[in-house]
Amino acid sequence: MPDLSERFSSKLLAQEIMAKRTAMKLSLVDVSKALSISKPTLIKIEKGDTNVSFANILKVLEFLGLSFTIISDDINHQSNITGANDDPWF
Amino acid sequence: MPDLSERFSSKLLAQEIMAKRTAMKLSLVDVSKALSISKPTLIKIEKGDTNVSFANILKVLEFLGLSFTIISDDINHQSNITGANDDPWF
DNA sequence: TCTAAAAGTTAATTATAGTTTACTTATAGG
DNA sequence: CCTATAAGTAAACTATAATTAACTTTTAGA
Repeated sequence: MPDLSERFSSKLLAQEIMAKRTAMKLSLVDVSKALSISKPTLIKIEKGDTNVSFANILKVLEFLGLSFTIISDDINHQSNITGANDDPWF
Repeated sequence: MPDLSERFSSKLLAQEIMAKRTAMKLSLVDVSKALSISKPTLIKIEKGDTNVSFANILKVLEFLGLSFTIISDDINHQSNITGANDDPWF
């Protein structure tokens, strides 16, 4: 896992995704098959290329057990997001 | 602003975006012009349609002063993300 | 080393996101 | 009410994301 105590960009999101995948001992092809997303697309995602569909980002996050939270400038409420779109909880 | 103390989905991300935009007294066309993103695409985003590019989501978040944070299941580090890709801090 | 598996690249094609234009509801002031 | 502005929709077209298949390069064990 990369050190993410510092603030960051989509490049670090990519690093986080890759770090989680490798920590889970999964190959790109494993994820590719599980999510029906091609290997070139996964590589784009793990390189931090933002010209990918949000849907695919969410699928990957969900699969790896990652989620995220919106932060507003007026910093009072945070919102957790996962890739699970039809989950009644989310 | 919607109540986001509860956990949520991309639909709520959409709500958050729309809430922030209207709070800033901006019309869809205002944002559309500022970001060079078409009105239909903005509407897709504000309806929670995830079949949009991640790049466009990031542009909108950045413009509205929103950012987000990755959360791992093993919940120790969080990472802030904004749309600003070339900002050395992010 | 050798070699097998994983990572990464490339090019051609297909699928789909995004735009433009025009039109149709809503919403709020006057 | 009437009207102006914003929101939302639709269709045809363009731009680009995604796939497939084949290939090259790394990496880690035996």
